[in-house]
Amino acid sequence: MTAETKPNKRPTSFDVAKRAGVSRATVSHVLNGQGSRFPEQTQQKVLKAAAELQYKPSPAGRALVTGRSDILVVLIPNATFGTNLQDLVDSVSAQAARHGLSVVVRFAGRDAAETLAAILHFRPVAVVDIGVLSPEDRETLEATGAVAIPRYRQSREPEGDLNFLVGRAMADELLRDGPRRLAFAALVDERQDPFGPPRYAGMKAAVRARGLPTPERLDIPLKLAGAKAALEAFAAQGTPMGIGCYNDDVAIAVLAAGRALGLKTPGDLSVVGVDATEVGQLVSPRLTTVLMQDDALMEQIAADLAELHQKEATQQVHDPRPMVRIIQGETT
Amino acid sequence: MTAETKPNKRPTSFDVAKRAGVSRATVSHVLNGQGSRFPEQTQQKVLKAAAELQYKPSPAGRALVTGRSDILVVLIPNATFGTNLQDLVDSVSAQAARHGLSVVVRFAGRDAAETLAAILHFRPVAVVDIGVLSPEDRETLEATGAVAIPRYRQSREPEGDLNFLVGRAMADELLRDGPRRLAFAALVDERQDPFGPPRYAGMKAAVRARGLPTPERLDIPLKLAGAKAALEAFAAQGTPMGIGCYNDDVAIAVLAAGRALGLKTPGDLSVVGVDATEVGQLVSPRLTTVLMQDDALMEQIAADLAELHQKEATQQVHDPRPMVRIIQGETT
DNA sequence: CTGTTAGCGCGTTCAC
DNA sequence: GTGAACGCGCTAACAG
Repeated sequence: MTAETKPNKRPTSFDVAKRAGVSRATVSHVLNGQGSRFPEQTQQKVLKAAAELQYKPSPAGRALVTGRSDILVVLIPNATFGTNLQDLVDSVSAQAARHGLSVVVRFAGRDAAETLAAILHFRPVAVVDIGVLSPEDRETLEATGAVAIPRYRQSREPEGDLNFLVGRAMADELLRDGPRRLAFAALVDERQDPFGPPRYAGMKAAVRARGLPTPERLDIPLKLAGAKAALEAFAAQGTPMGIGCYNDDVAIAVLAAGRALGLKTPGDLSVVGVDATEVGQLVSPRLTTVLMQDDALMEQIAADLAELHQKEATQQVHDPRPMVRIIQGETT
Repeated sequence: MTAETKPNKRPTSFDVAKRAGVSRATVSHVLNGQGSRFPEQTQQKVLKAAAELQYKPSPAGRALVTGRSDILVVLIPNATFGTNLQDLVDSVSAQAARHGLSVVVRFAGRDAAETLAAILHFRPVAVVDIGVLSPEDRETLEATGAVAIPRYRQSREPEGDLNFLVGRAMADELLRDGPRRLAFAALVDERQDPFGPPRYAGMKAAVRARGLPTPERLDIPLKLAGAKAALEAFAAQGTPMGIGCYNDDVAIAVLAAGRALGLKTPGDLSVVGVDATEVGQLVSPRLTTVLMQDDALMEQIAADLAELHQKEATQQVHDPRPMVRIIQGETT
């Protein structure tokens, strides 16, 4: 045994220094690439020693001195965790790993303040936020030195908001074959949901632009009885009607309710979902749904992530207009 | 201004000490409840100062000295994140909060070693593991001082494993009205899945117990074309057949494939899903599905969580046999 | 009994 | 290339 003196204890920079025959300061400099034009000789010694010891710097020690952890928080709206967001998490995780960051997934709770507090507690390097945080929250966050990603939020005009476009696309599709009475079917879930309102707004805008009456908002639970009751009230006002749904699951609930009420689809009741989930394409009738191509968002996130370490202020990502696409099914 | 001398900087124990007119040691003692029979007087001063300053001890500083973070990791199999697991996460989060712990959700990656490394990096207090970690992984984990929860894993005989029972229940239900050719429809997903094998094993055991031929394993993708192809091969061997599915989504895919092949359900093709998802009960035909009542698991987790701080070795949770229940739908 | 001093744990960084 | 101090909280040892 040469230096394996301390059993079952993670090696510290001191151990590496000892083994390489240098000081801890040197170890730190070499390992951080930073400010180091040490002789090739020395660098190798340090690197070798670190590798042999499987040295991993202590996150706690580092956090203590930098005032910041190596954590990247991904904040997810609680209500919606489908394939889409899972892909986003995977993608972010891969990128973060390249920067040596740890990804922490956090579901937004009912209490926004509590959620924010929990995040701040991590002292994260950055927070990927898909619409959960309010502008004030973001400010609070950035005041602590954390970066809020994507940098430029659903800014400017509503047309820049992907979810607004989703709502508009739903309305357009539902009105394709002539005017109908429209409604937006929101998700009834105790947890908060940031996506519903802009989608509803998009529908309203599109409908108003055609001079039709404002669509109302329906709360559709994911249970047959409740969904049926909710739809029945709306159906009582006459057919044909069209319902833009919060997502494919809600759309499936609306269809089930429609069947139970004896409504014909798409004759009496046409329906559009959102997300193009696999299940939506497997049920009968196959859903017409809106596919969000949030390439712009993903690119922006990737760019912001990349910018995290190389301080060069990245130019704003080219803005390939957020796009939505209708997947034609059998429900419109 | 009295003591607001340092702007935008979190107060440290030093600040509290100064404000309370005591030493940092006293602050630490009082705030940790531990070993402190200081006069009521002093305690109040410290508490008051801490409250006024909104003092929150630095996780990094604490981690440095304790060698352990205040993080509780919840490890989730990547393939499956439905309402069930979400509830589990919520429940664990609530409990953890009571212990002053931060919950970190982690999706198991393709690479087990990498996943484990990522977890170890947090130096967590404990890891809630629903079946992702191998026994060796758990040992590695506990060697670092972390607690693997639930403490007692799907031990002993297979009958103790909830997922095994799920498989058996599926087989029983599918064979209720007489013998059929059975198969297990696994999830085709690049990510790993710890639940499939025990479910399949449960089916096989139940089928063998009746002297019927061993069910084969089908890989059913969540796309119509692929699912149809996979089912067609199996259907070629004759009807009636019964398929136990990995979950409700797969069951919906099987049903879609069956429709496309002109099979009658439940006549030619009967199907059972797992999870009793809302969507499964909204599609037509309504799914027969297996509801897992993992009360035992949840209780064990809760107990282990509670035990985390109060060192009293908790007695083993009473073992209310894991239970599964069939929800009768229209597919069997 | 009440409270303090001092030093540890780990990595970083300024100044020499 | 190094010594020394820092950041923050914990706790053993010790003094009033």
